Amino acid sequence: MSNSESQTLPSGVETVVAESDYPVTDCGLSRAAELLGDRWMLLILRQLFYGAHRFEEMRVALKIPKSVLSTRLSGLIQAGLVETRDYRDVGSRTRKAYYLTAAGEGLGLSFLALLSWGNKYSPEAFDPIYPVDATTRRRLKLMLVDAETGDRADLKQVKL
Amino acid sequence: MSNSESQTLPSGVETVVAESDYPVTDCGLSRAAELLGDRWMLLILRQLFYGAHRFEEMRVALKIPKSVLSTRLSGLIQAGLVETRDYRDVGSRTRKAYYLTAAGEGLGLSFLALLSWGNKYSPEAFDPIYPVDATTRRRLKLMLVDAETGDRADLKQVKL
DNA sequence: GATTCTGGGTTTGAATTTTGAACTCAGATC
DNA sequence: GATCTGAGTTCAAAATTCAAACCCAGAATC
Repeated sequence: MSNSESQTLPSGVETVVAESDYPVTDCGLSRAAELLGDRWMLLILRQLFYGAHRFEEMRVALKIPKSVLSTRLSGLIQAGLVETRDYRDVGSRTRKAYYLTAAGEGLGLSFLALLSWGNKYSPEAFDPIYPVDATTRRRLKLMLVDAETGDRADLKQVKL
Repeated sequence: MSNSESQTLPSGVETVVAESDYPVTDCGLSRAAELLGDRWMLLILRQLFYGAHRFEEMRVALKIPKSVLSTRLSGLIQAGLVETRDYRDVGSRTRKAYYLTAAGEGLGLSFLALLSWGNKYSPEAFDPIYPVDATTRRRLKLMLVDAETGDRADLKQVKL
């Protein structure tokens, strides 16, 4: 036993530890973990979703050290979630602003899911904020459905 | 200026920095950021979702230092996402296993969202894994809908 | 009943990251 | 030419993470 790895199975083992009971390499989540697994990334992306696009604006809102904001933004650009666009205020030179790319926008659903989770389960909550449709003003929510028929599905029934 | 805090407003300020252009306190996401904003949390939760419940099992799968796994699990318990249950293997004493609470399970949707994002946008992807219904085997996906009518809604139309 | 084995930790010092403050840079304005 | 500002970079001090060593309790083995 010892190393629990590559022993060509002694064939007399009890309590086999079921090495492959769950998928080890699960794509999406690992990637997300890599990217978002950082104290600031989610917060920075939130700012971008909310329409804060300038360095200083984000720095002040988040009280994040400049050096960290700078490296994180570079990381997001590197990762393809963010791109820069030039802007120019009257009486100022051109500067860079940060915008979400399609891949960045793609995280929107995940953000809504997290937000709704927070609404529901944070113990002594901040007042919940519900997403609504910008034109109809009707409350929106996330639902798990059959990819083709659109029939509602149950989270407990999910298999990967 | 100086401290940017509690100055009882000198009342002659220009360039008000639009404190409230976007919601500053946005409940769910901040809470999620606090919890998941860590290199390991997402990964640990993933293990729990996948049915790894024992300390050693997770430690090996994630190659995480024991000390870190230990503190993170305590954190998750503290936060109410995880609870322990005793188990007992034949020939071993009783030990603790870790299980998701309802609040922990509640993150399931967010995880699916992140997974599906990773599937879609990770550049040279790992092979995507799609969630299916355990009994029907049909592909599932996440959809944004009107909370009451269930009509499909558009992510770009979301307002908070 | 002493010894060993194992899962689930805690402790510890070294390596790494994060932080905040100071410094830089470049164009606009005065 | 001096000054201001947004957007960075640099650097030492503080906080975190890491890996390896150590601890602990009950089962099994001798």
